[in-house]
Amino acid sequence: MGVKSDGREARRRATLKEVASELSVSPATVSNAYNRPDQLSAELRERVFETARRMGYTGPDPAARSLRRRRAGAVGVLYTDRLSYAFADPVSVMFLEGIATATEGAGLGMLLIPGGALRERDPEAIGNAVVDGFVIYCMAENDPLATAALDRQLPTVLVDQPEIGGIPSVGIDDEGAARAAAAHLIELGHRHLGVVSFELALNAPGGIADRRRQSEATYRPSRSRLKGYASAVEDADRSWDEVPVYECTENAPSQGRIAAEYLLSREPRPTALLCLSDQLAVGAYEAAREMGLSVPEDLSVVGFDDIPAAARMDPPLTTVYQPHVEKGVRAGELLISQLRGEESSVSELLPARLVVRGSTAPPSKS
Amino acid sequence: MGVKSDGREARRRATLKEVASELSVSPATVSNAYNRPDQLSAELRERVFETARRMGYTGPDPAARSLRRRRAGAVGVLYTDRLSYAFADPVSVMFLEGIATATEGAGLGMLLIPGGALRERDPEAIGNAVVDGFVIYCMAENDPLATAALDRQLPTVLVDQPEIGGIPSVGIDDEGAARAAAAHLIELGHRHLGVVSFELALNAPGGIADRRRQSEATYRPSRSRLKGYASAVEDADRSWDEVPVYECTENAPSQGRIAAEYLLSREPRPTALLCLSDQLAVGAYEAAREMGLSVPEDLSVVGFDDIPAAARMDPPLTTVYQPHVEKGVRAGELLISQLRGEESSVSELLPARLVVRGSTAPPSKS
DNA sequence: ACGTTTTACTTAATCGTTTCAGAAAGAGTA
DNA sequence: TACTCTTTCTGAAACGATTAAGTAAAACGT
Repeated sequence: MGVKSDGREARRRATLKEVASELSVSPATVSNAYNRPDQLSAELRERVFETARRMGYTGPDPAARSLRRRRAGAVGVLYTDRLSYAFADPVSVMFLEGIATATEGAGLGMLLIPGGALRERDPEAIGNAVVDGFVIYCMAENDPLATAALDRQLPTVLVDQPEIGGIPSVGIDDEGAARAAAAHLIELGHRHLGVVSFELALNAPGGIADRRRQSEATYRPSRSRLKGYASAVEDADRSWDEVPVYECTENAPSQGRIAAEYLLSREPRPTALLCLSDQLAVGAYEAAREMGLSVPEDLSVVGFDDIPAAARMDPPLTTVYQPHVEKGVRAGELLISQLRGEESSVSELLPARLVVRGSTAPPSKS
Repeated sequence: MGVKSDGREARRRATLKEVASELSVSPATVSNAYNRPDQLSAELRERVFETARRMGYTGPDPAARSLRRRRAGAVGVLYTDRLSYAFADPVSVMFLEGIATATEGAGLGMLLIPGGALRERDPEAIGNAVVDGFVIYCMAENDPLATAALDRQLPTVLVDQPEIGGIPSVGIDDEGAARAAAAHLIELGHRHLGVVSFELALNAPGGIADRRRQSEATYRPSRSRLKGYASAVEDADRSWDEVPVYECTENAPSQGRIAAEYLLSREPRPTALLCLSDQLAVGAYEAAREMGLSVPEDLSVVGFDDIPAAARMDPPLTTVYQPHVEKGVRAGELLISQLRGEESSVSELLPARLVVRGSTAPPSKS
């Protein structure tokens, strides 16, 4: 209360050593005042703090401390897209929430590392990150950022990615879940399907993705989900090649709408749309409404993710549930247990399941 | 491609100096290989990298680098609640999105610092944060975390808080906006209002908050909004003391519902509810439905924040718009300009305005 | 052939802590 | 008194880099 100096001095911040010499004690003692109160008398400790305050010493420098202690007290989180997109997508927000829950419990900070945009300087950002480990969330396998993080050789957890060299990972059975979704439509009697996909690889061109592009997809969830759809179709003795897959440039309702508009204006018109995310399904609803088609009478729509909004859509969206928050929690826990030196289980598959709601029905006989 | 060693060696990571001596060059040269390619021959640089790879050197240690360079390449973000809550609330997510946009553009990481839960160890987390500055988001003024951050004396930006000692801040005119909201209801003819408030101070007890507690509120937005409501009421020559203010323990729909149920079962029953956030308004809708009251015929509801979901509610929610994302962007920009050494403008008020939608109407004559 | 730039490195001084292994002095014990 | 503990503090070596200033040799211009 009532700081005397006006702070205008702008002189270099005092250091621990200076505080020590001001008090004519050893630096070790000052350090102990902050880190091990039991190592010095309460009286001296108080004097240390007071002198520190007077000299404008704000406590041990975190960088120096991290260097010396060899730990950072934070984990790095890598996200495919630009960070700002991550917050716009409910799915990644829930995932981050999960990580936060875990790291918070361990007193660790979460360092979100800028992705996307300027591909150039990115690896540098990774190299500069003062962290004890990484969570890599849904990066394309060959993403330079992911590579840079892996190169740091820190404890790491992969999410929604195939294991790489024994690095623990968490994910869901995308393929199985997608198969269930497609099988559900086929069972209802749909013969003309369409797929609204998000990016299959970096810099998606947008538009119909042929089989080759599908199998070359670098994003594992995309690839697996398409594979799941395909196998359900083929299990029903139908050809996957007849099912158009539209690749959006971005995972957002606006893109889903464009995709759906395109697919619905093809002949034969699909009676059902499989969307790789609920965000895209929202766009599909919009397109349907725009074209005067009603869901589910004229068009069935299936999403993926089961974001909270899905159940509140009109009609409620049939989709694939997956535990996003839990996924983050597990990723965090796996990383933390590695930090503790426990070599942990290598791979974890969380449950996912089809949730049938009001957006799917048998096709009308027209 | 084809790493030979199986990584099991677990021997101490090589250092820059070791790489240097392996190559019989000076450490400076190895450092330059990473930081200033133009300072050595391309050929030697290549050899440095190759040797580094062979020796398992993964590049300059970020902590050491931060220490020497005296910058961290990241900004710290402090949030009132537990981090995991931040992600559950659309308002803070949008705000974080804004910060991300700004920091990302500057190539800075965002370090989210664990708040809430274990009040004990928190200040330590702050002291350990390797960051160049802080954004303090809506902390109570006396929050120990905020204090700890301020104590670091780094460039800082305050959000939704009154300025403290010339520290730049960004916010909105909460009081004015709240006044407009209340005035709107009064103009419509409502005479019995109720207020659903979120926490006024740390560890909210829940329940009716008397005038004293209202004015002692440590969260500035809460205090200002209540003040705004009060002044509109008093401008209409009515007594603010007659308006019950229910303080929720948490800013979540479930709590808003409890509050609204309580308020609506009092006599005289309020014909309109002023909610300090849209999240709480969602709860108010639920309570109304539960009690067989329809909005806006039997009950008018006004929110605060204008989250995207507000416009999609049924009926669409009358609320106060404020630019959450923009707020984050400006906070980020203000911080970044401080980091650049530009002593920036001291305080910034972003626009907010009442958005009248379908949830407000004149009271029925009953 | 001589002075000047350039290129390619090196030297050595930090950056600000933490922590291990004592040491001096007082307290307790036999 | 001689001894072992405690308590309280000190010395000094890391931790792993960056960078300003300097040097020796090569390249250049005339």
